[in-house]
Amino acid sequence: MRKPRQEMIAETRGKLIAAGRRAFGTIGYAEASMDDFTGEAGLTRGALYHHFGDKRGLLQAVIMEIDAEMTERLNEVSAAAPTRWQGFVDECSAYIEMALEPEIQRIMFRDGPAVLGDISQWQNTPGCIAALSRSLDRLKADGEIIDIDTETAARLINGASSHMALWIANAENPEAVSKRAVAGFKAMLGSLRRQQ
Amino acid sequence: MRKPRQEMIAETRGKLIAAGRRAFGTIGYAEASMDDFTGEAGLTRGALYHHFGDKRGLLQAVIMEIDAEMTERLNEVSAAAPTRWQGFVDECSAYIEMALEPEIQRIMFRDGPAVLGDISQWQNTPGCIAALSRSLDRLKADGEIIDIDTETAARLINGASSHMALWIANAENPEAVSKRAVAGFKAMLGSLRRQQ
DNA sequence: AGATAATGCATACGTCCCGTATGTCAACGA
DNA sequence: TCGTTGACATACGGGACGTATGCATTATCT
Repeated sequence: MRKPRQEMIAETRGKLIAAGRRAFGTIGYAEASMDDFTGEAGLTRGALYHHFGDKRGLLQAVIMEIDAEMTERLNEVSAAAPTRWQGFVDECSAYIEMALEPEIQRIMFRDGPAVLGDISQWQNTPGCIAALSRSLDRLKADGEIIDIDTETAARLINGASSHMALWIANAENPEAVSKRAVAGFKAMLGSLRRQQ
Repeated sequence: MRKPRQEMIAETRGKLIAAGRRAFGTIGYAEASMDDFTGEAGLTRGALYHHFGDKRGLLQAVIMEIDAEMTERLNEVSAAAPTRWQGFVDECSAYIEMALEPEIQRIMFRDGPAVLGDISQWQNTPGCIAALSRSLDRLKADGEIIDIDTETAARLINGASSHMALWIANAENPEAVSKRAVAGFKAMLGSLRRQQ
């Protein structure tokens, strides 16, 4: 064995986070038995308590991991767009689409807030809201959008899009509802743009 | 005793709903022990299981009661306003304010969706969204707002306002955040209005 | 009206799951 | 090499939920 200590520890942490993430994202936080998913990872609850304190601690770690991934994806989307405004719209669309993914929906928008409280307060601001905020800041500097508090706008968009996603995901006819939701959402975004 | 059966049964149901509502609204759904709050109501879990099937069934009943109250309050607010537009804005403000109440926030916006899934699908549409929808329909008929799908708009507003409320409620400085939130929210509402 | 069925609700029991306290073994420092 | 630290497992106790069962009162039937 070459790199013994730190590597093994990181591997254990990683296994626990991965196992918890899978369980929380599928059957949900409340239904996920710690004995079960730690066992599937070849470990026991002892390891979990050692590394994360308790079940909520693991959920928090899972959420931070997912939040980082979402932030990364949002940055890529906005960077790939030809204009800043287009990048912003794409970013918002991507946000809705991500909220449609069962794992993200369940962990980030349902169980997370229910167990840990308001997402916004976990860190000094979660990455995915900060990403929206930055995009808005740039647009504002460019004079492309109306004079509005960007963090507030980012949170409005965050709230609106996550609800749109929930609506779509639980609808009997997701296709049709998605059309309505995205159209309405884009209309709302358009209203942010300075009438030129 | 004059009215024995039905009345006693309704009383029992009412006691259970009231006790559950108090427990869920304060310590939260997960932390509320059925033995505890049924005991406080002078009953046992037996009564709860008989009337509501399980803990989730009681939560659903509690939510329906609160939803009905919220709908009633929203209708009163919009009816009291001098103009329809003003009534709509008032209604939205009232919605945010209600979302700031700890009981509503906890049960309707946190535990409810987490335990029962998307609120929107519980009934054919919850009353408080339907109320917003109706107001928007009237405004649209009056030509006061832009051409937008009213249910979508109602849900956008619902999502945005509940997130605003969460943000405010969990902020270090609720007063200051409230100012920013309400200002941004009204800007969003204003953008719905037809530029005349 | 008396017997029987049904219902509202309580009690008893088993099970699962979480948190803590304790134990053990490997790795690191001296 | 030996003591110590830390990573992780095991053992234990408590609490909460769901179900099965029991009882008493009310409704129903003849």
